Amino acid sequence: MSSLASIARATGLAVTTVSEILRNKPGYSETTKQKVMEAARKLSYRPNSAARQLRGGRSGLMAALIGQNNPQANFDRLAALERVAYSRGYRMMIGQIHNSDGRLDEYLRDFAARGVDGIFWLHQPFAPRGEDQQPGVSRLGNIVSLDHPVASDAGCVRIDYAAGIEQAIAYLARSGHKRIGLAIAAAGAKGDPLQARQLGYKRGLLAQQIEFQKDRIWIGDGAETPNAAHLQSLFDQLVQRQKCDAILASNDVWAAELLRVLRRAKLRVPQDVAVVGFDNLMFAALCDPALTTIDQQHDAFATAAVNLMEQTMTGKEAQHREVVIQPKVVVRESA
Amino acid sequence: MSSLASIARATGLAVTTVSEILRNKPGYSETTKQKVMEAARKLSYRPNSAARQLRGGRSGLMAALIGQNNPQANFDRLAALERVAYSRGYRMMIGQIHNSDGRLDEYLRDFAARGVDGIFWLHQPFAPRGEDQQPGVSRLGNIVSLDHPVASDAGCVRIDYAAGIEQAIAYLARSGHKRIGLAIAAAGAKGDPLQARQLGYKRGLLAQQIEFQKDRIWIGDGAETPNAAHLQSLFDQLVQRQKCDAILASNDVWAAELLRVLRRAKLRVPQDVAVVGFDNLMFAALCDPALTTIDQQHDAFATAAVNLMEQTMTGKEAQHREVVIQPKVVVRESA
DNA sequence: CTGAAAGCGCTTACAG
DNA sequence: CTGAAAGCGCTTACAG
Repeated sequence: MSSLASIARATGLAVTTVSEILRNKPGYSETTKQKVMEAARKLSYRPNSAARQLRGGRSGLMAALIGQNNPQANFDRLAALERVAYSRGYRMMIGQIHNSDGRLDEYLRDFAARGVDGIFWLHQPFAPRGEDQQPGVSRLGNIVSLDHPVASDAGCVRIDYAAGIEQAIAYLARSGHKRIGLAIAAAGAKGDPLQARQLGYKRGLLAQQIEFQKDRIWIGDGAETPNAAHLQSLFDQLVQRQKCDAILASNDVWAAELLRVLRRAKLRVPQDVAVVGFDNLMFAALCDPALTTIDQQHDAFATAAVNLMEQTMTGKEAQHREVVIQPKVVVRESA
Repeated sequence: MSSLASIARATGLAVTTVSEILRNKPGYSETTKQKVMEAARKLSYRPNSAARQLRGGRSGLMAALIGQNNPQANFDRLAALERVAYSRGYRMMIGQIHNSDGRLDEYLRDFAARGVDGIFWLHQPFAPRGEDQQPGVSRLGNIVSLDHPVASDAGCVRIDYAAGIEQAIAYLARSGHKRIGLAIAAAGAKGDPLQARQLGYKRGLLAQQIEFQKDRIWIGDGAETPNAAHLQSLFDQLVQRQKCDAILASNDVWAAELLRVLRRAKLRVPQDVAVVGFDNLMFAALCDPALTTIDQQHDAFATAAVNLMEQTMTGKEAQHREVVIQPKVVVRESA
């Protein structure tokens, strides 16, 4: 790898001159510029990012911290984020949370030591409760997080899960469904995606003037993926007893499992029971019937997150530190 | 962030002493060690990786270059790789190939400038044809690639796709299938995964003493994902005309689509036609019937790849620069 | 056992 | 317009 010094040597100029010309600092003669550019190309010069970092500059590296739950959706989001970050000149490091949350701190310090310019905190299960409980977080650099602000001065992009459910209910009501059920993997903690589902469910029914019935919400025991017992219980409650004609599932995985159960029970989807998923994973289109689901709009998320990160990095006004993304119903065959 | 100097100041020792103790160099008194360790902890010291890199040491950063095709399988593989790399103390950067192959070089140079210790080249569609056609590749650091060696001195982990198909045919034959079809998205270039499928198909039939019939291979036009016309053509050829009682699909996505087609045709799976996928993506278990498929063994791949990388980095004997991974049939309901 | 010093490649005052 | 020099934080001979 060539260095500034090698270009200086080749051109007979000083290192300073070369450095400033390569960073487009004005005030140099065309001839000098030409010479430098030429030499840089010939030596296929690339600034050494370690040296730049050491000097105190930007590394151009960002890190994304993702959880283990729902890996598919996480990676879809990560892919979108990387795409946008790349287009803005950043590279992305991955941090998968491998086991306990104890390593979160480990990750953050590691990222900091590596001089990343910013951290995208996409680890949902962990819901920081403000700076006090998260000592050091705000000191660990520029953070943009998903759903929950990590610190008061950190950016945050929220997905409006509730709005997604409301939209889906509006859609179901339009096609004549009145007995709409909700099935979620867990009750969810305050402000988390699963609780937002319930909120959206209530709001959605209200907006459609459908009476809310508590028993039309089935709540799992927290298992991320349903087993036979979960599915049986869900089916008994929502289909057998409540006679639901439509069910909003926790996510696409639950929805796909539900499709299987309904088929075994000789019920037609969507004629007897309509099913709506969440996440719009790749396989939603491959289900039979193809899954109608709620798309999280990862691209919009990614763009907002990177914008927010750049604002944070340049220390812009801390006014628009929160952006809300609206999910969108994707209609296929199951509802 | 604290530095060696700050620890030296705090303990009254020299920077050298602190540096060497923290890297476990022997020959220091217990008391001195204690003091240094204590101070390091108190100041929550982390070596600055930019400085280390600049000095010429390892960065502890690796990069993975992945393609755009079959993103699901790519990310599954990436996740496994990151897991293993993390457990060995490395962090992973992502490089998604965003559009043209023209950027490959760009990526490699960028990685090199960032001082990554190694590059995992997982971009399948690009099949390097030796060092001549890939000028500079071997000079760009330690590379371990998937399926195709990138340079003569670079490590390579091959997935034995053919063996996977052979295994599946053996399994199908055991359950009485004789009219086995193969459906692939494209003919494939020399040595690529799709050509390997055909090779494995022929070998598998031979091993089971089933006569090879050319018309039982359906070959698509290269489209990664099937559309209605592809599926119709596939169905006509393999099911209608050839009366296949089992079909090996290009991958799980094709298999899932095929399940839909078969159901519409009122054919039972696996009784009338058995279906075998490839990749064992997460949704394979969610298909109805659940997909029997061929698992690529990402964990074994990841372990082998990281081992190879470490060998390459330490310049060990260039003898075992190639490792072959055997895929494995995962039996569910569709076959 | 311990310490002073060079140098990795850059950027940025500062002096000419 | 151009150049000599300091310093980011580390590791590694080298001298004591």
